[in-house]
Amino acid sequence: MSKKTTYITTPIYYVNAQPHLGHAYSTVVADTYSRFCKLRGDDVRFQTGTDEHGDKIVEAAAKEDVEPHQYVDRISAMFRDTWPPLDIDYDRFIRTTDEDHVAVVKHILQTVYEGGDIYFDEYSGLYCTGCERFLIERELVDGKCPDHLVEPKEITEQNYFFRMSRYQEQLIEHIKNNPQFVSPERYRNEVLSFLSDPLEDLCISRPTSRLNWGIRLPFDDNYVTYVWFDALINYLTGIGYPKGGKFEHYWAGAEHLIAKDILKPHAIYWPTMLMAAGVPLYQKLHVHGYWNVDETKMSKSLGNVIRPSQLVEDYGVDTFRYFSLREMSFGLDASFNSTAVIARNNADLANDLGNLFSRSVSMIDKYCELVLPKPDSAEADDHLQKASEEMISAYIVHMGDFKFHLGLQAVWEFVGAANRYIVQNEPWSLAKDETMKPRLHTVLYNLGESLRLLALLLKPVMPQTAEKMMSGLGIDPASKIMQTLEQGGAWGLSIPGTRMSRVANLFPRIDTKKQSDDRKERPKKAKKGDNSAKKAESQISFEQFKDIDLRVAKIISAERVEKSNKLLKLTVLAPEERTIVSGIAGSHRPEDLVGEKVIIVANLKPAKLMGILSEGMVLTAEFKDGDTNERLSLATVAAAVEPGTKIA
RNA sequence: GGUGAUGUAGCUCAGCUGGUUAGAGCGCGGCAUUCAUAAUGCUGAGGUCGGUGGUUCAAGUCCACCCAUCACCA
Repeated sequence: MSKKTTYITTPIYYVNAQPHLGHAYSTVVADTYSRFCKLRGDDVRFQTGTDEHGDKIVEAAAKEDVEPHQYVDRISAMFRDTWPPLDIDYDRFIRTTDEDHVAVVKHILQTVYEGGDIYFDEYSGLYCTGCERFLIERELVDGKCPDHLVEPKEITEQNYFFRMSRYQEQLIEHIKNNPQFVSPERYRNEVLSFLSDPLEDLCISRPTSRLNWGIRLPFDDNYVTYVWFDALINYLTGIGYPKGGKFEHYWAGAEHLIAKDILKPHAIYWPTMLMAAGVPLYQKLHVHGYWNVDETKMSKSLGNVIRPSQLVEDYGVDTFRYFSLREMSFGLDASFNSTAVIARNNADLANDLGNLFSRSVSMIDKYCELVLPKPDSAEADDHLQKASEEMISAYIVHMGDFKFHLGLQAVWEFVGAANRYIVQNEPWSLAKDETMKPRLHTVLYNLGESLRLLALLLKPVMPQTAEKMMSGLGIDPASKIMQTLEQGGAWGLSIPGTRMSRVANLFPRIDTKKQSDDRKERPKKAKKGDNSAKKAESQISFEQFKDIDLRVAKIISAERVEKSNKLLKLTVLAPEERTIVSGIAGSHRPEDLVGEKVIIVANLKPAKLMGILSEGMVLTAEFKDGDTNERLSLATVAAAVEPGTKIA
């Protein structure tokens, strides 16, 4: 009964943007780890959710002309709906607007306040009334706010501060004594290097006069708590802090997973908060890198946002999950593009694994009427069994260490061994010789057993594929040998005589035509005289067309760009908010544009025009007005069409 | 501007505390094979390890400077 507990969390995602690849990656990793831990026999709890307070939310809601609570309900639901198609099996989806969370935040604030680690202080800074926030010196352009072009006012504000500095030494000690506390190591070093400078105290409140959308401080009704102090506590709320039997049980095995952009809050604010609140620190913080999409960084404000639903549609869940875990060395950045996904799908999944499965089942069908044969006990094939054992031990170490790419590499080494085993033994030759039957049966049994072990180990990574494999092997997914590594992770547990069945190919190959098209598209270092690429220019393939993300965008504000007589700065919803600079000032007055629904190219590489970052382009048609005046007509759509609708 | 990281085969990357002919996967060429999703197996070609200078009997691996990219901080 002394099961190890594991409590794995994703960050709670801020609802000022829709779910994208980065969110999907974090969540898939956490889900895989959670399933892996179950396979390992742990008592696991897995939590994800949404972060819903703060001024950015108020702004976003105002732009859509809805109340903050309506806005967060909508976006939070989008996140919740994103996970089932990705086979994310969480135990709780927490929202910072949940009642129990609000209560826990207040409880912690009160505790820390009473402990003397929250103090009231005033500070002054440069405040821009337009932005409704303090600006830092370096944000100013010619002493003015770049957005509102006014000089910010020096004002004094009073706020509550968390005495983070008090715990600095204690935290440094902890990190030094617990090498696993932050990993991979590069991030641990980054934290330590940050801690080598004195920590400043953390401002944790906002006056309600400035921000009302938040949790009231229990000891001062004129303030709400701000950002991190609210958000981080979700990890406690979700398992029943402060009372409830589950809290201590799961908290003892707490591991957080984050992307590198929120390292500081999780590695510094959060542990010091826990110290101040008298709660033991979490066990581990796992930090991952970014996906670069087509050479640019994933960013919610840029046009290259990839929707998780699109990924499932394009490649299938399991291919996406496998790719995410296999392609990225955990902790480092990696590139995401369709060529790479397709390559992984075709090489690793279709050719290696899918084909191994297909050819093995097919031979058992052909030579043994689809019944798993009994191996000849005199025939041992040590090396295949040994390879499986090596796979399992490497898998356990690496998966447990968040080195998923290495774990999967170990699995595929075994897939290769099994494919080699077939070639070496040539079951089709054995089948021709009646005296070789025992040998044939041994070989086929060993293949069946190899596939069973593969299904077991792939359950955390590709749940659906594992199910399909079990179904083909005739194994009940609920059977003991498929639940944990302890029960099923040994060679020889498949039962001879098991009736198998033919199932569809695990992974159809994805047509590689697109890959070759891509190559033609970028003849980067094409030699002179090589004009093969030119010929294709006049026509484009459907795939090329598909790469262009055309969408409906609603213009919510428009203004002239200073010192330019052609450019307008547009703010549009598509459906996320973005800025587009467009050369239509000659034909359109800004005030006429607000409310218009236009067509934009949403995945155009962002470019700076007159110092403004333009994230897309508005489509227009050119025509002549009278004799010579060139005019532009906007490509618009019917008013009923929702912003963000794709055009194809 | 400061700090740190990265720069290795066409592509994506391994190479720990310096030590024989620098590795893997994909892609590409050749051969074998037919059980299989034209899949698999074997095999081959491809690298002055960002540049320059230095330490050393010996450097992709250490040091200095430079270039490029990136991250964090100001």
